[in-house]
Amino acid sequence: MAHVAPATRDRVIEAAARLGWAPHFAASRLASGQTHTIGLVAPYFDIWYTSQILAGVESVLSAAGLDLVIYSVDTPGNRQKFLDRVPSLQTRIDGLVLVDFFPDPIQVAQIEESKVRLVALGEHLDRHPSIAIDNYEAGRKATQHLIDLGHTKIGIVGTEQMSVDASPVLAARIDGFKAALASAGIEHRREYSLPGMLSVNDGPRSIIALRDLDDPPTGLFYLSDETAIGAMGEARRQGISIPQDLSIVGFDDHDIAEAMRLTTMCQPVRYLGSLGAERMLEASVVGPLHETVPVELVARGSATTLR
Amino acid sequence: MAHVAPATRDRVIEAAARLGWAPHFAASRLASGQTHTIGLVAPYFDIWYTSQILAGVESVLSAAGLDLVIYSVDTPGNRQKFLDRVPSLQTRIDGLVLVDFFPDPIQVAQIEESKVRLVALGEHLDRHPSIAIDNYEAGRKATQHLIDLGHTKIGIVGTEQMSVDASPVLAARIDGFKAALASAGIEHRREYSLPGMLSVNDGPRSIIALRDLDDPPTGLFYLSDETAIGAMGEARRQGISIPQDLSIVGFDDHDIAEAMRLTTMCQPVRYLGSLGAERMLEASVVGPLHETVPVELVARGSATTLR
DNA sequence: CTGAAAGCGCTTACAG
DNA sequence: CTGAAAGCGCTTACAG
Repeated sequence: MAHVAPATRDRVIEAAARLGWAPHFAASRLASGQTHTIGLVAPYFDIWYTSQILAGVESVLSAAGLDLVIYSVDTPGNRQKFLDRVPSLQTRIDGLVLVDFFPDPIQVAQIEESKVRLVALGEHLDRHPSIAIDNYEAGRKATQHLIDLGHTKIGIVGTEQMSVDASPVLAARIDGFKAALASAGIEHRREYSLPGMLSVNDGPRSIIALRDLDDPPTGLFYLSDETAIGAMGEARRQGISIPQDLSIVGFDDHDIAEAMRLTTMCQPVRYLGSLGAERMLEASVVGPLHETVPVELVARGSATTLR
Repeated sequence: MAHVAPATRDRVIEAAARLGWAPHFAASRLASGQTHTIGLVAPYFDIWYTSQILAGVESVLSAAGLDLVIYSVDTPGNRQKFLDRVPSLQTRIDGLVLVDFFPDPIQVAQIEESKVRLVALGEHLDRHPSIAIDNYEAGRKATQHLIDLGHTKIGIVGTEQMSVDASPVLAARIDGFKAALASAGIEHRREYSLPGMLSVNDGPRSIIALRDLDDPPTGLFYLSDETAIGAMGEARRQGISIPQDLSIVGFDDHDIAEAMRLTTMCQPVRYLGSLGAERMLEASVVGPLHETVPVELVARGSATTLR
């Protein structure tokens, strides 16, 4: 404590060292009411996006001496179950980082009844610090890139995921996609929403589905790089050349996108994580409550002008 | 508790529900001495290997109602610092999962003084449950695959990582590599240890380094798929065809390996994680203390017969 | 089977 | 500036 005489302090420190004393966490937490740990909820931990967020959050929190406990919550059903646990979580964590976790206003109120600090990553949230990209604009720009290259028959892959996690993030990207088409006077055809979720293993299905179309698209917008990369593998197997036969644009700028020459919408994922952790550490919000981090189209080789 | 009358139990449960009561974690932990949380230490959380381990561990622990707290410890220096914290950790976690964390016997003794349960993943550890692949054998087989294809000029990439994390895992793979060469009567040339660590971004360096060799290798064994994938991108940029000009074999069977047609040594990473978590849950070890999970060479298109 | 007491190891006023 | 007391909210014997 602040007002202890130096001599006394030294004696205490020396004795503690000699006895190998270490503070008992549970005891200090019970007495102080502080847990010194932050929770992080995310749908999956085995995908690239989450691993980058996690690394960003972890580096900032550990530097600040805080612990990180992780919760995996993958379906809307699990989401409600998790929220029901929040009252008991308030005695275990000081704050909660929401990663692609989309509570409705009632659910937010439920969390607010507990005293855990809240920071949302990936989507904006009322009354709490949140950091996200502009998914609408990102989806629009990615699609516009294909339009600028002369494509008019443009498909989209990854929309199936919507039915699983009801993600407003994906909804915004899809809206951006549609807006780009509309403003170019292109009609969005239903059959150009190709099957596929957001994993590598799901990529091939989008390419296989092309065979069933009489008038297949010449350009595809993938809502995730991992799906696009899986698709590139399948395209090669089928003898479909990218970008000669098919232009594709991904989303994320995955570590591997460059090696694959994948044109993609880059979002600064790790930075999202570290910034989120910093907002968590701030006692009160100084800047704007909602921050939008920039995205940028990285043109590599997978999308080219329509011949 | 077991011997409470049903009527009383119901009244208590009803009252708790009515009052919105939830147990206070710190209090119950202080009183019981149990933390109901497991720690996981790993060098990096932003690589594929760790993300798969984490997902495997998390799924088993959360099903068992345990919390997971993660610690990132990347250098040998940090490793000692982390170990020095272990005495204080014993009041915060019941067990510790070591991922690619290689304590020497003295350090193990240090952990054993605390009462945390220990499970090691990736390398075997005396006196504690541990699960690993046979890295020597895996390295040998991967190299033998290239030898069987007729290659005699065989290089290796990823050995630089050794100087950073002094990994016995990599050391064993490298020993297996050398053993395969030796038993085929092939001398290992120093200049065939090409620069590169274990990340995607480090892959290109191995390909660039080939230019400086008068008599370059025709086959390369990459100690990680991520490095191999980065290298494949660089090879394409340089007009080096894989496998026509250069055969490569990776290690891991990364999600993306199939899309890249990468021949690789598959290790069941996620299973390693879930099995490790199960061992952590067991009150005492029933089976053998050390388990070795199988690996398998997956031949895709990136390595072919020498012409 | 029930209820009340003691104790887990800290932190936080508080008296001196 | 120091020391002792009370209290955090549980769990664990223990008496009845």
